[in-house]
Amino acid sequence: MSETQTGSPVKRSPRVAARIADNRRKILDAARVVVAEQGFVAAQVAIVASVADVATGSVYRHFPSKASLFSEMLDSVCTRELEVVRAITTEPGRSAHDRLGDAVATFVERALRSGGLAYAVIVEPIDPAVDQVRLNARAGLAAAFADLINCGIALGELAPQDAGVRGAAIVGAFLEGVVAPLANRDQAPPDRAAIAREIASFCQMAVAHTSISAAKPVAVVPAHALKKGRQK
Amino acid sequence: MSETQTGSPVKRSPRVAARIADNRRKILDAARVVVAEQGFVAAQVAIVASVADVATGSVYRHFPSKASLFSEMLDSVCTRELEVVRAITTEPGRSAHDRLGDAVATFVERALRSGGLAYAVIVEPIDPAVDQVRLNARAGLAAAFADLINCGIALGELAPQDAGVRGAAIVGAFLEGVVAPLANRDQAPPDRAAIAREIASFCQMAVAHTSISAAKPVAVVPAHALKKGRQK
DNA sequence: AGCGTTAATGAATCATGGTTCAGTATTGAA
DNA sequence: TTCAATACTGAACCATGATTCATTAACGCT
Repeated sequence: MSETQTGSPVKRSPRVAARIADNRRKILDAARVVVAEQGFVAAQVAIVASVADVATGSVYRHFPSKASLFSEMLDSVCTRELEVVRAITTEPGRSAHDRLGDAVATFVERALRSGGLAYAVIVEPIDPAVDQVRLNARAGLAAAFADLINCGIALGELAPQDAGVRGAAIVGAFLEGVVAPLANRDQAPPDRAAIAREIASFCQMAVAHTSISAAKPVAVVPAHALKKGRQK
Repeated sequence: MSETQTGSPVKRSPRVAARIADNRRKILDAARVVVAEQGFVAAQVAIVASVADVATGSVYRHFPSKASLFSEMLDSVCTRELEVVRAITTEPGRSAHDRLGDAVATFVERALRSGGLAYAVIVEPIDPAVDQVRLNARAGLAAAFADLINCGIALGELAPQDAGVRGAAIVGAFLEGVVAPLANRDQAPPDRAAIAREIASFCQMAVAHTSISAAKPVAVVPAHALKKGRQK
C-alpha cells in the first residue's frame, strides 16, 4: 500500500517499449520468413533468432516457448486469410454462388502466390501444440463456408444439404487443390488463375441446385463385398 | 575363394525364418495399433517394441530406422485403401457417376470406422521422411480419381474439365470430410452412412455435367482490392 | 558521472528419444 | 553334449535442439 519513497526510478519505458515491440515483431516476421523459405523443418529457435538479428535467449523474453512463437505466427497468418474469405462470403447483394466462387478463387490465388508459406502452413508436419492452430483455422474456414451455404439454402438458391459437412469438404477441396501444384515445385509454375477458376467451379457445382441426376441415392459398397478389402 | 572346411554349421533358418517373419509382422502390427490408439505422438520405438513384445533393439533387426518402420506401416495402410478405391473406380459396366459415388462413400465409411488410425494417417504431424509416404498416397488417390474423371469425359458422361485438378480436389474434399468429424472425438459418433452419402454426393455434383449456371466464369477478386488483405 | 533497474546475450545445460552394442539365449548340426 | 553361429535383449550412448542463466549492455534518473 505504502508508496515507495524512491519513486520507482524507472517505472516503465517510453521508447524502450517501442524497441521491445519492434523486436517482438522482428522475431515473428523472421519466423514467418524462415518457414516460408525453408519450411518448418528448419524452423529452429536459433535460426529464427539469427534471422531476426537477436540472440537466441532473447526469443524467450517475448515468447514463453518455441511452440507459442510459432502458434502466434501461424495464427496471424491464418486469421488474415480467414478475414479475407469472410469479407467475400458475407458481401451483401451477391448470390451465394458468386460469393462462393470468389472466396475460393481468391484464397487459391493468394495461397499459390505465397508459395512456400502456404505449403508449410497447410501440410507440413509441426509440433502437435502448434498443429492445433491449424486445426482451428480449418474449422474457421469450414464454418465460414457452412454459413454461406446455409444462407444460400435459406434464399432458395442452393439445394438443401448438410452445410457443416459440405463446408468442410469445400475447405478440403481447395486446400488440396493448392497443395498439389505446390508439392512438386520442380514443374513450371502452373497458371494460377486457371487453377483458381477450376477449383472455384468445382466447389460451386458441388453445392449447386441438384438439377441433375443426383436424385438416386448413392449405394455404399460394404467393405466385405470387396475382393481384398478388410477394414480395421 | 577357398570354401571354409567347417561347412557352415547353420546355413540359414528352417522355421527360425518363420519366427523372424512373425516378429517383423508383430512389430508392424504394433506400430499400427499404437498409432491408431495414441497417435503418432506416442509412437516411440520403445513403446512399439513393448507392445510387440520384443526388445527395443530388436526393432532394428527388422528395420534400419524408426522412419522406415513407420513408412512401411503407413504405406501398407495407404496401399490397401488405394486398392479398394481403384477396384471401385475401374469397375466395368458402371457409369462414372456411380463409381465415383461408391468409391468416395466407401472410403469415407471405412475411414470413419477405423477411428483413430484414419485421423492419424490423414492429418497427424509426423517425421518429414514418413510424411513423404502420405504425400504419395494422396497423389495416388488423386490419380485414381483423375483417371475416372477422364474416363467419364471420354464417354461424354462428364463435362470437359481439368481432371488433374479436380481429382486432387475430390481427394481433399473427402479427406477433410473424414477428419472434421474425427477431430472432435467428444461428440456422439456421427452417422457414418449419412456423412458418406453427403460427401459422395458433393463429389459427384462437383464433376457433373454443368447443366446449371456455371457458365459464367468466376470473377477473381485481386488481393489488393480487399480491405486489409496484403498478400505475401 | 554514478547508480539501480531492466533488456539482451549466447554459451552451457537439460530432456527427449533414436540408435548402438556387449552380453545372453537359442538354434541346428556333429 | 558341445560348438559355432545367429537372434534377442535392454541399458548405455549420443545427437539434436529447446531452454536457462550468469554476465554484460543499455537505459533513465539524480
